[in-house]
Amino acid sequence: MQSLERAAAILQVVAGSGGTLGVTDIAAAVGLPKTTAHSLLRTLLGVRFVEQDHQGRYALGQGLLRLGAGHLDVNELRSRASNWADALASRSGQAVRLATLDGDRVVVVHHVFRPDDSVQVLDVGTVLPADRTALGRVLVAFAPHRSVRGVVDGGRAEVTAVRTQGWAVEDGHLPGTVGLAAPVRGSTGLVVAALGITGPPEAVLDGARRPRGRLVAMVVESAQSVSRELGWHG
Amino acid sequence: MQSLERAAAILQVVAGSGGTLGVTDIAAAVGLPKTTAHSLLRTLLGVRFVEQDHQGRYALGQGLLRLGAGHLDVNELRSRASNWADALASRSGQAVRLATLDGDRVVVVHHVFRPDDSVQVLDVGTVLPADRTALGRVLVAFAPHRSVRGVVDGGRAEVTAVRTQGWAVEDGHLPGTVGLAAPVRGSTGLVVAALGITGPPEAVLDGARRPRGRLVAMVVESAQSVSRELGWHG
DNA sequence: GGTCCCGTCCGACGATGTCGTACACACCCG
DNA sequence: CGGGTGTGTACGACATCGTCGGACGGGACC
Repeated sequence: MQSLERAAAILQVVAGSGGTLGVTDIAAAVGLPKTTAHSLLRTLLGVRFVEQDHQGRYALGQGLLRLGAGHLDVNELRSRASNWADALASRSGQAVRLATLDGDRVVVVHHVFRPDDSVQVLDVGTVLPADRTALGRVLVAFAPHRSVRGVVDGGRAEVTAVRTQGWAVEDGHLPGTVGLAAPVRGSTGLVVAALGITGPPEAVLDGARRPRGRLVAMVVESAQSVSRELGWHG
Repeated sequence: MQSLERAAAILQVVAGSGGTLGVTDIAAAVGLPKTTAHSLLRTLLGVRFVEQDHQGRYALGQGLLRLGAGHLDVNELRSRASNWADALASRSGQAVRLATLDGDRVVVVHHVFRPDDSVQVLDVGTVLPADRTALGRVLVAFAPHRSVRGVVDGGRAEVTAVRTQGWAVEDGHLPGTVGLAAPVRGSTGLVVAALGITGPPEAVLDGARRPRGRLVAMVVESAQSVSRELGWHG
């Protein structure tokens, strides 16, 4: 549809200007007659995708910016999580990762190395299997739409268990590694990330091969602290 | 304009869902026939204001979210351009660079060395003069607002020439080097980058000191291929 | 296998989007 | 102060494009 494509082009021009633009400049930029651009802008004004200053110049409108507001800025997430992630690494002695759900992919957005001299590789940007990592299990269990939950092999029972206990354990995604993760919530209470640790089984599990309660509490509390940084009141 | 208002309503519904929605649900929510909603969604998909999962359900797209974010993701740009840039370097035998406009600065974001044994220096991050490089001339000629175009010494005539012929030539910014560049367009048709080659005059120019048609075609076609990767239908 | 519901495609048709012309206004210059 | 220039906006003719019913393929369910 030509008019939608033209409107999108206009929005991109206005966004790219970083400030305000007049009708004449917008028309020139998108290659349209001034009156055509003005018609499009009038409707964009009506739906508040653009706003107009007192001189008649246009900028992006709150109606458009508000559409994207529900999509948390990953940099802000990392920024608010990093101190708690560092502290969790120190207290637990294990590597700490923060991951988000991108579509149905689990993506590491922050990684703090285990605080020792071992050789480690930075994981940021890595995509993790959703069903075999603690981070993935948390994100999928709390995902808002069922199509994502469907990818977990363990099915409904596991989702319920993770949601009920409020954390997930990872059983051997990498040989010699066990993981724990808990949900990080945004201001609305929706889960926007997962925070977790990974380490050798003898560090993370007790004699009965259950996760150490002390570590579970640390992970859950750290995730809740990050959540409070993001505006969650729970 | 009815179609823009309808599209805005659809975007508000999709944003409000916080996840994904099907065509039927979106149509019901905005009170339109399914096929009407689908037509609108197809165009919104084309300009990446929505994205579609493998089950055909729609969510807000990066194209919309990025409007608020204020910039094209340079890493995505490089990622999509790099294969074509490599191919262009191989075919043309010259160094290839990709640059974007950052305010009124022309910044190299990707560089493929000339495929020979000569010593070369990686240019990524380098700021180029807008008026004396082919990359700069392209970006400025297609810039959305005239304040950027004002920086070009050659003025209105040069801008018109570059826009008309669809590529620019560089005349001696560096001694012994000539460059060609063409615009790279995003999904809405706006120019988001420039792709170009540089090489010695005898390689780039013919006997009459005009750019070799073969190389111009290669550069223009490669830039168009990158544009199509970015969602441009031109 | 049958049913239901989904997303998508096709094409007829008329409603709406396109855009040239004109105007009011603001600013600048001699 | 008057003339020139360029802006944003309004109006309306017209043909292009947006609308949407019908149909279809595919997947899920019984």
